[in-house]
Amino acid sequence: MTASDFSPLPREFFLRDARTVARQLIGKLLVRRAGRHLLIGRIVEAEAYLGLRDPGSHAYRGPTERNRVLFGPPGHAYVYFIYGNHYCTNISCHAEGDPGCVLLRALEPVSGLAPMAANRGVHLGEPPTIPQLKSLTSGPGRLSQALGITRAAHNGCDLCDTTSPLYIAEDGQRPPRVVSTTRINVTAAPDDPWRYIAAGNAFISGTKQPVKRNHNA
DNA sequence: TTATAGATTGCCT
DNA sequence: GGCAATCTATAAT
Repeated sequence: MTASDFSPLPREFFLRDARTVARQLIGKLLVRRAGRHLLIGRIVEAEAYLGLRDPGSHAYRGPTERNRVLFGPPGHAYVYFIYGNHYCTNISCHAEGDPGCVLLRALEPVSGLAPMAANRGVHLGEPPTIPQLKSLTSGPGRLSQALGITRAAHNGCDLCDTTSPLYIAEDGQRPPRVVSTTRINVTAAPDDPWRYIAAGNAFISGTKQPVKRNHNA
């Protein structure tokens, strides 16, 4: 598999309501070009943040130095540092000036497993076990580390540029059934069912607290 | 200027 | 299950 096997999704894909984008992203591929390595994961969990009308969004109180990418055009990476330890990877949605986004929360590893394991400091057996693979990319901080995504290198990165080191692509695979639940650890708006997961997928991030499922939202 | 909470994870008991 | 790590934003002094 090479970088030329995939091309980035067009900007119009991200120029929609963040909830629609989040749902449509389930089953798509997150592609990271890093030197001679090509790291690819299938998106199995994502959350939508609606910006100025969403108390759970970083953009709710208006633009800051941290969130300014969200106020720019769609299809750009918003990478932030959280809890003093981890990066989280988001994609800007909505038109310029309307700061919606989608947080990528879990991937199913597809390609480049060895460099992902090296980035995570994880030892993979031969063959790797499911728990080992899950520890690579199941969780927003983990997937960002596995793919080598940092704020310094990737915040503001245009995911629709054909030369981008980071982009979203699709292969021929049929999209999975998608289920929605409430978002994880979003205490400011705990009831909005804007977390989307591939039903039954083994790589969904662990949830300590019970979440409210909502198949209709 | 100082305090506290946060879109998390890993290690401890 | 508890909690430390320790950057960023915002609320409280």
